[in-house]
Amino acid sequence: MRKQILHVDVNNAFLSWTAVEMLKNGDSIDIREIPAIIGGDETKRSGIVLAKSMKAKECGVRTADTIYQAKLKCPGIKIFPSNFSIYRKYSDSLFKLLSEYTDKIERFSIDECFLDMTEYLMKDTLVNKAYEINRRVKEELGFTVNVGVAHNKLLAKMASDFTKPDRVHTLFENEIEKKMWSLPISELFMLGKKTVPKLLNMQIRTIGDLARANKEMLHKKFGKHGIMMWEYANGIDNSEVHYKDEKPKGVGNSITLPENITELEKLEEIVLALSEQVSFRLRKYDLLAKTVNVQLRTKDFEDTSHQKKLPEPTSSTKEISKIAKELLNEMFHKPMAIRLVGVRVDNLIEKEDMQMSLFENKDNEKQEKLDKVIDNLKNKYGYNKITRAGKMNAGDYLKLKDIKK
DNA sequence: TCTGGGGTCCTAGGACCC
DNA sequence: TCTGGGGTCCTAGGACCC
Repeated sequence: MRKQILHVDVNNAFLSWTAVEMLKNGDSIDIREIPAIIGGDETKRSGIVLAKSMKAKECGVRTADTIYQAKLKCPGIKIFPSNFSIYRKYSDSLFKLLSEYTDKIERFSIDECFLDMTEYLMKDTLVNKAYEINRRVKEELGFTVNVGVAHNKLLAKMASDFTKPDRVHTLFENEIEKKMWSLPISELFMLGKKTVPKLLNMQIRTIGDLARANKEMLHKKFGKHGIMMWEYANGIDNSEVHYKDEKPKGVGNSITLPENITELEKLEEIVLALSEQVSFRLRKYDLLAKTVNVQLRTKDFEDTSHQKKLPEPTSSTKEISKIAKELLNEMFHKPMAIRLVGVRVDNLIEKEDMQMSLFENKDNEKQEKLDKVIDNLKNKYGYNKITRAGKMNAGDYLKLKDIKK
């Protein structure tokens, strides 16, 4: 049976949500109506545009521009800081509304959902449902969405990306040629800034050119990615809407430092603080990690990473920070000037699957109890209020950051 | 003037084993 | 003494997404 898929995409999500929140708090200006952006903090060297209003877009401001560029393009532009707890709140409210339509709903990102409506249409049509969702979100939640209507996820996502804001678009098989093939290849999902120039070199300029290109040739040149881009260009996508609550495959935190750091001792403290954050999040999911990874970015934007497989899966702060510190020592050498430090864990498994062997070791049991006590305090009094001795300095770097915990 | 943070997936090469 | 493939695991790095 043919799938009935909707893709719901919030228009200028971070900016719209900030606008709604400001209006709710009695602010008289709707920042969606003026040149405005949501941006990072230049003084913390994270000054890029995360979201923009239509008026800012008209000035040529693009997502991921530096704040400096945005100001040049649009003098007098208003800049507002990001606030992920607000975004989470509005994202949840959207998800709740959409859940009235189907259980088969996938949260693709903080501002995008896929809905599999195949078994939930009864007498109504998919397009009618799309318009209803579009209207209800606007009326009940105060922000606008684009809704893409199609028979698979890829086409629904491409459709929701057509003209914005506040629109419903269909992209059925018989519309692919008319609506999608004339678009430049850069518009195709999963074609980014490295692949596009290569295709242009091959005289492949539009999605239609790509659809008509030789599949085997693309396979030889781009591997699996080549097959995928050919299928996408032809509107082929058999993937399912992943509606079950899935746990993450990796957990990581990273930070761009307020200034470059050249001393190993300072980096060690930051790695420790990041390890603590990562393992805290890992334990919240009841997962254990088999791999620890440390990433460094130099002042010249050169990235390196080292990783290490653990003898036993763990979520212990002590274990993870120990390995992370070793990895840092492996990678760091003078005279490096470090701009960004990251710690992440991968190859995650369910804690309950390991319960037995975990408790054969008394030391593990002791560590787990200690972590639990600290986690409970952090949950009760706030993450930053509780610090382990010896990493107060590193904590200062992280404390101010509005990052996911 | 600079250039975020959190993810997923893929590839290539080396080590090691049969 | 020199020569194979195939398979698996691990690591570093890259591409892409929002």
